[in-house]
Parts: sequence; structure tokens; C-alpha cells
Amino acid sequence: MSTSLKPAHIDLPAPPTRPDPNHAGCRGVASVLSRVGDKWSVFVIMTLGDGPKRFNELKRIIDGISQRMLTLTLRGLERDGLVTRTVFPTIPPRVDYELTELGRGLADPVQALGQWAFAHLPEIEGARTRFDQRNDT
Amino acid sequence: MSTSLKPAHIDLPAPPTRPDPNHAGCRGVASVLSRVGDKWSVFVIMTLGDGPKRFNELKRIIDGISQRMLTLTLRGLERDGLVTRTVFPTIPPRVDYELTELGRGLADPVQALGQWAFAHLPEIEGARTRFDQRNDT
DNA sequence: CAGTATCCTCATAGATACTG
DNA sequence: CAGTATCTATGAGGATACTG
Repeated sequence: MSTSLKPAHIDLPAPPTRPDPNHAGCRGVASVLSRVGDKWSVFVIMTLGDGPKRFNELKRIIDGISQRMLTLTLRGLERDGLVTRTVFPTIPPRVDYELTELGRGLADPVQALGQWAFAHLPEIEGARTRFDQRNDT
Repeated sequence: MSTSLKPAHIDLPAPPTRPDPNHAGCRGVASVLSRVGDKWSVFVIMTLGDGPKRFNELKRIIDGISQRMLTLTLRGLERDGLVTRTVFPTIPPRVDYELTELGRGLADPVQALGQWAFAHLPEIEGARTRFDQRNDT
């Protein structure tokens, strides 16, 4: 595997000079947002939101994700204690992924953000269009 | 400038085959989370949370951010309608950045996520340590 | 002061092939 | 079925130098 499970963007840059509580929080936020904001984690968390799923089940539902990326995303989430990985030693093998209590807790604020995003998507897209028109030609 | 203001990870991959409402929401979420989850946007949004700031003021406060990345991040946020950029044609020039109404609205769910992150950071770090011990040898 | 313009590096993510 | 292994490209992000 070429990609480490401890990506650089999770262990963040230079510590703040001021021990500002806002900043301490910010580092934590950013650490979680890096995890949650990467290309696929949200999809996986949301998909697991309505019950445990198997590997290829996730792959089918999320569509567009490569096998490799699904594996890496799941390992990352597992590392952070957000999902559990349960292996059933049958033939063919079966592996279930499920949100932990922690993972379900994370799903809430993420969904809040999601609802905000959904509600304001028209505004944002409008702003993007206007900005691009001002700057394109 | 080598980096586009319309990064590929914001205009997302293949559209879902099923018009699942959950999925439509997910794409929106992911779009915003990509913006919010990139390396610096959260810091900027949070820093602007307590009032407008100037370019170098932001650069000093956020520390670790390069001039280039601050510029790009601010442009991205401006493009999405989350911050305004106000130029005072004085000498030396002065440019103020400020959260828009939209930006302040985003700050709320982001802070919610941030508080969750801060509250559960010990759990997450514990999980990471245990995972790494299981797999490092 | 507030940026652009370049150059460079390395991590992220896709495609493909192979395996227990 | 559920992964690993390998190769490759793309582009995010840093360093530095220059400018209105």
C-alpha cells in the first residue's frame, strides 16, 4: 500500500504561538474536518448511517469510489474509532462495517452541516457563477 | 497561478444512479465539506468569526499558512460567497476580509462540528493509538 | 501592504492486476 | 468476496522572487 494511514494533513502544521482556546479548538476541528472532509468519508459515514454494510455493498451504493479508496477510507475511519470491522470467517469471506457509537455521534453534526449545505446550495452556486463571470474573460 | 479556483474535488465525480434524496444531500454536503475541509478554510472562517481582518493580520494569526495559500483560500471563500473582500485605495493598500451573512451562517454548524471534535478528541486519539499499536508491530 | 508569478515536491487518488 | 500490490497522473501546497 502506497498511502499511509497517518496522512500528513491530519497531523497538522506548526502549533499556534498563542494558546488561544479558539485555536486549540480549531486544531481539533481541522483534524476532524480533514477526516470528514476528504473525498469519500462523508459518503461512507452517511451510507453506514442506516445500518451495517458489507464491503461490496458499500462499493455499489457509493458508486464512483474505487476499491482502493474504499479500503483506505474504511481503514481511516476504523483507525479513528468511527467504524468497526467485523470479519466472518466463512467462504466466501464476509466483512461487515458498522458505525460505532462515536461514529453515530459524528453523523449528527455532519448532517447538520449537510442540511445547511443543502439549504444554501443555490446561494453558493449563484455566488460561484457571479464570481466566475466577473473574473473569466 | 497554478491552482485553479474551481478545484476538481469541488465539482464531484459521477452522479449517483439512484435519485436517492439522501444522496442528493450527500453531494451537497460533500461539496461544502470539500470547501470547509480543505487545509485552511476553517481557520480562516473561524478567525474571521470575531470581526473583519486584513490580509497580513490573517497571515499572522493563522501562522503556518503561506501567502499563496492564504490568497487561494480567501479567493475560494470569496467565490463561494462566504467572505467579502474590500479594498481601500490608500497607500499602502489596505484590504479587509469579512464573513458574509452566508459565511456567518456556515460558521454555526462548523462550530458545532468543532465542539464535537474537541469533546471527542481524546477518544479519537486513543483509538488512533490503539489501532497503530495493533498494526505497527 | 497585498498580492502575482514560477518552480518544485510529494501525497492523493485512479486503474489495473493479482491473491487468500 | 474482500482485499493487496504496483504503477502512474494530477494537483495541492510550499518556497522564493518580484510588483503596483
